[in-house]
Amino acid sequence: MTGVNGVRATTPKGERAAESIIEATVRCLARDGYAATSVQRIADEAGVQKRMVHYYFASREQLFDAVVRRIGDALLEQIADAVRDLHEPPDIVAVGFDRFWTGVTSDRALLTAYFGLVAESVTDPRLRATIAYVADGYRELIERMASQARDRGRRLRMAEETLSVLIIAGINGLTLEWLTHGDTPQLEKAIAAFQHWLSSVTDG
Amino acid sequence: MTGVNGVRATTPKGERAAESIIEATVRCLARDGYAATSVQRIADEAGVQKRMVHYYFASREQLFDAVVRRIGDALLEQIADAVRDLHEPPDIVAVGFDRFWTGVTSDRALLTAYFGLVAESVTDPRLRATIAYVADGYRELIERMASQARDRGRRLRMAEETLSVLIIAGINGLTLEWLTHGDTPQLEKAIAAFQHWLSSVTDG
Amino acid sequence: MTGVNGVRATTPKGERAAESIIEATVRCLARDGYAATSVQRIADEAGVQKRMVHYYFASREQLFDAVVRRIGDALLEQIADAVRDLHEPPDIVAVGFDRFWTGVTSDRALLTAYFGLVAESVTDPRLRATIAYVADGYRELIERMASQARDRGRRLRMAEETLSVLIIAGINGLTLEWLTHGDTPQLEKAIAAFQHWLSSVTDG
Amino acid sequence: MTGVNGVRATTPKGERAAESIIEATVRCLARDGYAATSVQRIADEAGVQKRMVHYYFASREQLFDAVVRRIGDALLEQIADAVRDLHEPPDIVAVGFDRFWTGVTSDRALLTAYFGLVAESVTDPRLRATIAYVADGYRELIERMASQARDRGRRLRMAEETLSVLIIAGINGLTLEWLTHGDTPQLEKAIAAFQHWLSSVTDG
DNA sequence: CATGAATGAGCGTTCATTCAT
DNA sequence: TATGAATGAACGCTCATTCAT
Repeated sequence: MTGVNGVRATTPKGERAAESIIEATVRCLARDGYAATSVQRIADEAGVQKRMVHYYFASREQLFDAVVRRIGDALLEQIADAVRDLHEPPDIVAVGFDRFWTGVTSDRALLTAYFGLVAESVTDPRLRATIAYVADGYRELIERMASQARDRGRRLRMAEETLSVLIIAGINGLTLEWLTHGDTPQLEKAIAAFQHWLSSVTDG
Repeated sequence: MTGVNGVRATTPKGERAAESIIEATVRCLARDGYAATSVQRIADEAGVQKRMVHYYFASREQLFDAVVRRIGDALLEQIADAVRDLHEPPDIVAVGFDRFWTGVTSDRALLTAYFGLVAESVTDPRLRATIAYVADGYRELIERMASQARDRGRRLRMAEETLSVLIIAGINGLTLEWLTHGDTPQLEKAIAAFQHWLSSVTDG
Repeated sequence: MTGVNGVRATTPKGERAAESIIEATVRCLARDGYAATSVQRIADEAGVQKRMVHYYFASREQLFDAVVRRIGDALLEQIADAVRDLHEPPDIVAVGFDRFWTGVTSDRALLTAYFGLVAESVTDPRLRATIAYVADGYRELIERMASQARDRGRRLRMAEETLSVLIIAGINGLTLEWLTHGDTPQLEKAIAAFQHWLSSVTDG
Repeated sequence: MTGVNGVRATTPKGERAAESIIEATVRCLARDGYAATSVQRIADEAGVQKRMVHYYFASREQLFDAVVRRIGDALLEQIADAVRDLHEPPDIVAVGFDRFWTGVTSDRALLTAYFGLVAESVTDPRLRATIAYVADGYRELIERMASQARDRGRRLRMAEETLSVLIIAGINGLTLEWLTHGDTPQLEKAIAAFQHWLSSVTDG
């Protein structure tokens, strides 16, 4: 197996094939969970031979690696898109968070798959590195936004690092709630309260 | 197979055997994750024949069912212990939460196993019911505590249901952070901020 | 998998099943060679499910381990039988060697299988230990016979260890010739010359 | 596929590539054994694409064919070199054999690979023909040398064919001993005894 | 109360080889 | 001259579970 990270992707045609396998994996993870997402099911979902999965990805592990990066990048882009044209912290918290939440909950499969991989990474050291790479991306993004808020004259009521931990924990917790219970009035109110807390942290 | 819930009711000796299998399962879940926790590994960990696992538990699923209940009860007891002698909301938030967090993070295996099962339940309908039973126990407990606070003259700044969602989301998020990153200064500060927010919600 | 050396053999019935698998393996090795002796073929040859091979032997490697011991013991017994009632070195060399050669070449499969495993052991460290255990049995037997000859007043024209190396090398070489070319007049004469040399080494 | 024996006849550059594949195969055979020497491993070892192996050799079998010839030629050349300037039988036995043994044991990989192929040929009819071709080359060479000795007035104490069988069996047996146990004092003495016997056979 | 025997399906992975450029 | 894409079969092994005692 040549190629970077055990992923073989050379010609456009090959890249498309590898792509469709990654997407099929996301669907399987969302539908069946990590434990039940076998190479055979992925192949069936992608409509290719099981053998082809191993042709493009040296191992199941490396396939999941690619999937994590794919999902992570999608989520990060989601955030970036949500706040792209917003500069005032109140807007970011209010408008940006709404956009982010709407975007992220519009693709349940993506979120379910990602959460399954995060949970698996707790006990699987091979996934941990990749998950960490994505999580660090989040952290940096949030801290950069906090830093920009401070530059704009806002007083933060806690250190950037503490804030980012709280935001990530909050989002993760609310996401888990959403995944397990779906959209409920309580969750909607809880999100509003979370946003309110967020804006109070970055007040003037 | 007789017995309730597919669990064979037996003599004291048999109960001890079933007990040791449940504990072995928790250790396996914590060490290997849900996907890699097979009946064989559980048997090896418990030091019994694989056949015995099926002797005591009609199926893998029912074993996990028993495990979820076991862990859930332990966690609930953890909370109950933490707040047993506390009646004033400020104490509950300050002292009680500290006790709870210390207790819960003293058994990493338990928490890891539980989190793995929660994540799996997102995609596995067979686990969902049992997990829901435990989660509802949490919710009830929290709402009862909130209700008691209100009875004591405290004003809650949100509905009990909203509050319980936020608390559970917060705890889940912070727990995930702890599981993936361990004890860090940022996490410590984040927990303090979470407690601060909690107490502000139940102010006088 | 319990049991010694990864071999599960408990009840008489189970022992018979394990036995038949070992014998089927010998036949496969003799017919197809080491490389082509897959677990599937062994199971087919034994008339059992592939799964049963793994039920009785923890791994392909441990099955071969058992096979090597089995063949080695059979060959050693062959020699012991051949010289049991012979005490004079000339008899041992003349009558005993004939008996041994006749016996050993009466079961081509056994010899072919053993030779295949010996050859494989050159490059496979996992087989080496077991093969060495058998080869050492040979060596000891030969040196004991040489020692007895000396006790009976025979002068050996070389050290026991040197003699055993030469005898084993000779037998291995002649066996390989027999396996590749079968019974030929030249081989017959060569064996006679080898015996002649053997007797000259232990002359009076 | 054009070319003789399934080997693609090409330009100098192509020949060099085919060459490096053959050499890589020898290294694989010596390191991993016949069973574990797959086309993929050969390609990895040679640093080329797996596809290229099939580009130069129509099939795995034909590649091994080429390898056997290559090794056989090298070994034959070894003998020829060893006795090139020697004409008296005592010299051939003493000096020539020493040279041959030194030469042959200087390339363990070559010998290991060859022995693995010989062993495999016992059960693999496809390899048998090629191995026979090489073995016959040995036989002829030895018989020619014996014949020359006779021409020089030596009396041989056995027929050329018998002698060649004994010599080949002896060399094979001693080689196997060397491959499995390495250089030991006993082997050294055994070789000396073999040489002594050899010279006694061709006495004056 | 406990265990050995047995099962069929599935696991991730590798095999030698062919097709199409 | 060389390579990427693709294949179907087989590999050793593990899965949760049932039968029979």
